[in-house]
Amino acid sequence: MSVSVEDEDVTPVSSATGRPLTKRGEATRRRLLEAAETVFADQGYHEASIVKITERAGIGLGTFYLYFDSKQAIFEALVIDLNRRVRHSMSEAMAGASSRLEAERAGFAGFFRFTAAHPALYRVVREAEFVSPETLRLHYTRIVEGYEAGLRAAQGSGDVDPALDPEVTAWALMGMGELIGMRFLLWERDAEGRPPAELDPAVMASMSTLIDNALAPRTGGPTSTKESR
Amino acid sequence: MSVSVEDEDVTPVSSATGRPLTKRGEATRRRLLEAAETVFADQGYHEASIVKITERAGIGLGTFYLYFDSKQAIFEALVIDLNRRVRHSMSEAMAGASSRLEAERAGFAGFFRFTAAHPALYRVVREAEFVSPETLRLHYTRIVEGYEAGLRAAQGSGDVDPALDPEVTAWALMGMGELIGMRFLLWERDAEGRPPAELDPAVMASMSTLIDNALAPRTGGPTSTKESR
DNA sequence: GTGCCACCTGAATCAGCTTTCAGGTATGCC
DNA sequence: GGCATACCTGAAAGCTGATTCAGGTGGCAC
Repeated sequence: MSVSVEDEDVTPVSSATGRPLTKRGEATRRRLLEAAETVFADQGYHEASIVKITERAGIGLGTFYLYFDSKQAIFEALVIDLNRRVRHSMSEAMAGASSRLEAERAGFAGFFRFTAAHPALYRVVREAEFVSPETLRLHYTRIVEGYEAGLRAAQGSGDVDPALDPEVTAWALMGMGELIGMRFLLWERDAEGRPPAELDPAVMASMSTLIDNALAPRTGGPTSTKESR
Repeated sequence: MSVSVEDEDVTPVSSATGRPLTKRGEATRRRLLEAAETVFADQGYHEASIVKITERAGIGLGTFYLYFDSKQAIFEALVIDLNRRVRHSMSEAMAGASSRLEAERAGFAGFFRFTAAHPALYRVVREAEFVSPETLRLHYTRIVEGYEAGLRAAQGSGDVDPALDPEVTAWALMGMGELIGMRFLLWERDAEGRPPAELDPAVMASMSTLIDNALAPRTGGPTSTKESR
């Protein structure tokens, strides 16, 4: 698939002051981000506090402000990082697909794999809707762009119903993925509170059927562009 | 459709102390809930404050605690109220449908109508994921139950592909609705920041095609009764 | 008009937070 | 070893906001 991910955001790595960082500084910044990941995921944005983050990172409280302007700033940096990782997981999964439709399914699988592996992290992304709507928009938009391009190409090669609007379809598919992930991964904890490593095969199968149905051109009749209503 | 909504939650109306209320007390409680609706919708949970709510309600600060135990408690009461209203909007819209498939589409339309009419309110529901996960679960589960029952019935009458698992499908459909609503209603503001009164017909049409495709039994192949799960 | 009960009030308490700042400490080049 | 630079530190300032409480107030029954 044509969606590249790696070649952007080769983080210029600068501190809050805009100054570049030495090796030591870089490491500190990374430790802060990792700690923030855990703390935000576990406690949510408002329960999380700078103190908790710096404590977890094993770093002095004041140091935080050398790297990020505010709690909100580090949260946004985190969401952007997660976005890159989800898309990486998706495009990796799609790489081996032989047909467009199979790529669609594989993309979903990649998305679910990431959600299953980082259940709490996905919570962070969703919370962005309230903490930093702009960042959430960016997150969704970036994912949809990839989807949309894939769908358009698949329509070109006759694998996907040409009556579907690629943009609307992309958003619809992403919505399906989100709620299915929430219900059948995040809510489906075992006795120890661990979510399943991946989506129940039966659920995945039903999803595949649904997607196949939804996307495939209607084989029977004339490729009815004149949809009912 | 068989989904009743009105006959539950005939609010026992009790104050925080569990004592029933006189007419005056009842009115005060209602004013608090209405004020909370506006304030939570406009400012989000954490920006909202009890003072803002009571001020807007034109009521003394201390009075709040006669009716609700905490900020969280009134938030939850609000979500439950909104849930009833969404479902009402949906079941109302489905009432006139002649076929199962049309009912599905109508349900969506009802959902979108509610979201369009109360954009900010829907934000409250989504924020429940972080403020009161239990309540959000209740919200989603109640909606899905209705959907699921409808789908099952539609499968019985041959209107919906029997290969689809009704529960999975219901969640998938709800996810589609959520993200489409977010993208094409909540994000689509005009110059004054007002969202459109309803979904763009072209978007709605594409959604209908997608849903029709997804749900309708594949006319060509053998009606695979071999259910997974 | 008196008494009573349900209801109301907002200043004060208390807890927790982010952010600043004045002054350390490590690192490596000379 | 000396010194500059880059990085680190945590106590304390300053703010915000939920919740409590001691004491009103309104209105209905008699």
